[in-house]
Amino acid sequence: MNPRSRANRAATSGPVEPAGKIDNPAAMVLASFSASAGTDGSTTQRAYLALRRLIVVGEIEAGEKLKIDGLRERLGMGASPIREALSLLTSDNLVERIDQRGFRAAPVSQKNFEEILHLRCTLEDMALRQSIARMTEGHEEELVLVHHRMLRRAGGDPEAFEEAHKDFHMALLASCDAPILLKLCSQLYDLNIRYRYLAGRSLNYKTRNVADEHRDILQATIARDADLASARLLAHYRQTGAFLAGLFEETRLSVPD
Amino acid sequence: MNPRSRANRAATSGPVEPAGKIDNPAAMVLASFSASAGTDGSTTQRAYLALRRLIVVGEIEAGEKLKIDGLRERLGMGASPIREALSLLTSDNLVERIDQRGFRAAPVSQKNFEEILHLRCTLEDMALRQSIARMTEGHEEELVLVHHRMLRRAGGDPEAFEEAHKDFHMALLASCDAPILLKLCSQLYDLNIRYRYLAGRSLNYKTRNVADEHRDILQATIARDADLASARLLAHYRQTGAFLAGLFEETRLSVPD
DNA sequence: CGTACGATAAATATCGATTTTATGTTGCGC
DNA sequence: GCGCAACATAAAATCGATATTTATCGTACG
Repeated sequence: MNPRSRANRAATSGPVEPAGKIDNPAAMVLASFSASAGTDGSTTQRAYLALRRLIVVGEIEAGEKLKIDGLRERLGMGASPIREALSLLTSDNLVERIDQRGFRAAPVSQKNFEEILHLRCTLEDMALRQSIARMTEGHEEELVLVHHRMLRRAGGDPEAFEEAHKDFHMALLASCDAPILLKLCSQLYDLNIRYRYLAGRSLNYKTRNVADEHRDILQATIARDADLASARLLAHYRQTGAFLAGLFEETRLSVPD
Repeated sequence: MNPRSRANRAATSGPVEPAGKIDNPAAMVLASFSASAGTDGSTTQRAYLALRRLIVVGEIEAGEKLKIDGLRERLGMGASPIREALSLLTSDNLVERIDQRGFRAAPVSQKNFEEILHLRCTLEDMALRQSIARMTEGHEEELVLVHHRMLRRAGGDPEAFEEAHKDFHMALLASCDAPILLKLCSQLYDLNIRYRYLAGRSLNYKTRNVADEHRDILQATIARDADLASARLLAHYRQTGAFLAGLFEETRLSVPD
């Protein structure tokens, strides 16, 4: 038998459950980030998750050339799964394919960051309102749970916290019955968090009262106050956005596009 | 030397030009559909375009299992390019990957259709407004040109018309300086057009005065009247949407999701 | 001395074969 | 007669190797 039996779960753009098994697309998206560096799943999936992490966290720099042979050695697998993972990441806008010259990590720029922020505000506003409108008691309880987990991990391992942080934000949207929208939000979240890692977690944005903001968003959502919740959520994003935008001015993180 | 020298162009989610060569992301997206069944480009790109066409047009049915060996024979190439093309299409939401059981064409449903329509209205509204705000004389001329080409192809080969139709709608948005947004609009367009093919071009939706609607949208856009142009564009989509939604009721096109 | 051409070297893209995984069937036990 | 388990078949996932392409370096020519 196989040690990595059938504990596989779906990823953002990666493998998807067979039809009918999962009727709750939110669970699909939520599971994506949580299963970060697991040893389970197909080789392609491991490559996908590992590479995504490397790029999002910044261990692979923006614009860096992604040599297949190098990655083959680094991840200990054949070339095929890596090629496939890179294809997947291409569609997540984390990797660019250059016609017959391989792949490279997507470049970063202030313009790119601002587009992501803008799209995120628009789409998450839509998703949050739909989510609140359809929120069941079960989803509400799940949301509280995920929020609590995030609190517990504050101050601990930054990567574990970021994972919980994403879970929280996706859980806010999870009740909306719109798989494509959720997937887009998930992708945009990853694109955004990449910039936060880029700015350095050292400048821990917890100096601001982010925890309070999260609490307030959660409260408004549970109260089913869509206008208030959305306003708070967008303010939350835009504040972090303005903070990061300021860093661009100083440190010239920009890479030629 | 090589017969297919360097005439390659970028596709929606496919290969992308080397850095610096193209600073106009709109051209990138526009070129995507036009180079439909070309013989140029890498094998992977040909597989991507060919498969996308087969699914969008409906020659491959919704929910149909996509056996790699079968496609290998049908397209006359190895398994690797096909796998990679399927991965790309997965992220376009045209193909689903089933954990360790291969791929299948994405299922269709009324819910799915409505989500696409809703997302399209939101995103194209945003894109059109940005596009009008930034529209240059060059873009305006290109837009008129593309519109004219579409008119010429009305009544001719349906596929050629649909290609020109997409070019027109993308040209409306092309001036907005937002690559990710454009890419999303392009993808959603493909998802939508698939439903139109599904409903059958026979029920030619030209019984309605679609040509007039296009003319009016074009006119408002050139007049830089964003509110009017957007209102007309969305009405255009929603009318077609309502028309297709009606068909769902009758013909039960739905496939279990 | 600068530029353009050509040869060499590296890396990618593709193919064919092997291994692993799922599925349908048949036989055995209850 | 029904349910469960082992087997056979088929498909997909992965690997290793080959061929094509691109980039780099050196050289010769203007």
